[in-house]
This record gives sequence, C-alpha cells and structure tokens, in this order.
Amino acid sequence: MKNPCSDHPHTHRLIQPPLADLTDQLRRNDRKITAPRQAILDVLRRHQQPLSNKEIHTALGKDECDLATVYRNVRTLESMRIVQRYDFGDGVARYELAADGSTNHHHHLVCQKCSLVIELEECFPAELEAALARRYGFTEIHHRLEFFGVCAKCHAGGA
Amino acid sequence: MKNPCSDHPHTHRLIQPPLADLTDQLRRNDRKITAPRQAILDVLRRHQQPLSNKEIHTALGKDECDLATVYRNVRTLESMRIVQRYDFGDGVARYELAADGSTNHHHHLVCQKCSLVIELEECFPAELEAALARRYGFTEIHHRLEFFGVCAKCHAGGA
DNA sequence: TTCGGAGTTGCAAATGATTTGCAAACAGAA
DNA sequence: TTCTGTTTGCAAATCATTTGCAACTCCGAA
Repeated sequence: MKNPCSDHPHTHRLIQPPLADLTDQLRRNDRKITAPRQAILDVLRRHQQPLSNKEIHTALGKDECDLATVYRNVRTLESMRIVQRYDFGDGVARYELAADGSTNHHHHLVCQKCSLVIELEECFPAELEAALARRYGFTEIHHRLEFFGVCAKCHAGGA
Repeated sequence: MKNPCSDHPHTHRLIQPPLADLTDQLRRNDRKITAPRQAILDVLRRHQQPLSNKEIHTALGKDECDLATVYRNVRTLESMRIVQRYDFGDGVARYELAADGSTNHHHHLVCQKCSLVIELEECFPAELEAALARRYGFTEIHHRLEFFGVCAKCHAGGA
C-alpha cells in the first residue's frame, strides 16, 4: 500500500463553503442569523481540524460571545447536521463543519502526546453497517471510529 | 450474510477467568489484594457488558466501598490491562474485563434508545493500523470503534 | 506472630466540561 | 415600527471524575 501523497504533511480538504451558504442553511431551518452564529460558523470554516467549544470561543476574539452561547449554538448546528461532532476519548467534544455532500464522514489519527490530528479520508466500516443492520435488526446505524498513537516527532524527541 | 445464532438475544463470551486468576494478576503487579478490588473484579467477571463506574458501585451492594474507590481501582486495573475501557460517546466511561489473550479487543453495537449493547466479535480496523502507521509514521497505533443505532424493539414500539 | 511502612480507603471538597434558569436584548415577519 | 418568539449573557446548577488528607489495612521482614 502506497500513500498517493506521502510527501507533505497534510490534511486535504474540500474547499469550505462560503459563509453565505452556511447562513442559508440556518434560514432554511427557521433559525435566526445572529452575530455569534455567523462568527462561530466562520471560525469553523477557517479551521480544518476538529475544535472544542473552548477553542472556538477563544478563536472568536474574547468578546464576540459567551462560552455558553458557543455550546448552545454548536449543539444546535449539530442537530441541523451543519457541524459534526467527534470524540477523541478525552472528555472534550470537538466539532468540524460537515461538508455539504454525504461524502464528508471521515475519521482521524490522533497523536496522544502532542494532539496532532491527521484527517483520514477513508471511511472503512461504512460497508459493514448494512450487514450489522440486517444481522441484528438495527436501523439508523452509524459509527464512530478514531485511531490513536504517537506521531513520528513525539516518538523521536519529546515535543 | 447470516447470523449463526440469531435465535437468542445474546452476547456470547468466553468463560470468564476465576477470581483467583485475576487477583494473581494484581499480585504480579505488586498491588494489594483488598476487599474492594476483589469485589469489583467479581462484579466485572459476572457481567458480560460494559459497566460504568456508577453501575459497578451499585452492583457492589451499597456499602462495599466508596464510589471514589471504584474510580481509582478501575483506573488502576485499566493501566494494568486487566480491564478495558469503552466509550459510547455519552460522557460516561464503561469497562469490561479484558480477557487473558490478545483476542479480546472488540466493538459494540449500541441502541441509542434503550441502551441495549451487542458485543461484536470482529475487529475490523486492526489490519489497517499497520498501514496507517507506515503511512503517517505513527507508532503504538490503536483505535476505538463503536456502532450505534436503534434496535428492532425500539424501532417497532416504544420501550 | 508481630511490626512498620507503603499502598489503599472514605469522605468531602475541587475540577472541568457542559447545561440551564432567567431576565434583558434581538431578529425578522407583519 | 411593532410585536413576539429566539437568542444571549451571566451566574448558578449538573454530572462525571479527580484529588487532598488523615485513618486504616495488606503483607513482607524481623
């Protein structure tokens, strides 16, 4: 197996949709387009990695809105499927913008020392869901998969 | 694909090791064999499903030991690899006895309505770990994978 | 078998993430 | 512009989990 682009530290990502498209989604869901919401969406739009509520709040420039408002909005956005929650098992929820299509679902490889996050584009277990659904009579099956380890830099030195 | 035993609500599991074998592991790790530890191990031995700290504490008969002691011991047992932690994304850690061999790693299918847990014996992504390690220069790679959905009973009625 | 000290425990208080109550401020339809 | 349901800020409440500390117990050495 060969990585098609092992030559650069990545994280490829589709171009993020313009802010207007995102606020349109709010409008369609009968949600008001407020300053905090636009700011939060804009922060997520500019970051390609999963951000915690606190990180989002910090990235907002301290006085944009209250931390509780970030929590509330991120939760709202999640229920509208505009953002996607990820769980790295450290007791902190992280969020990424969910790209338009259904092609957005993916997984991560997280360094447990320095928290480096690599976005993996493949979604391995998707094909298994149908089999599990049939076998166990479940509906609405989805999954959560993350990989953990120690990155090369941390393994070598200390960083 | 056909389930070899779709006729009974399961959770197959290897016979759990006797309590003595478990306490032996404590001994080997220079840990004292206390009443709370034996009781906790025995509770885990008798349950085939992941239990939260609170559930373990409840199963202990209220006065066996303090909840903080359960937390401390489960954490210790985890670091000794006697128990394995699972994360269903609801902010509560759950634990199962880690069977002796290395064949114990597995995943779950969880009903999001009634919390029914089905133990899946396959470990799908294991083979991918080596590839990811090579591709991204990571070491000590492991993963966390759980499936969620709605079980047949909940999908039908309400329960 | 006793003794001593490190490892453990109970209890209460501290943490940290996340949620919530409530009154004031606001967005957007009429 | 007005009105009304949303949304926000702030502080307090929750919840899972951790921790400080003094009392207690396991277990190897004497």
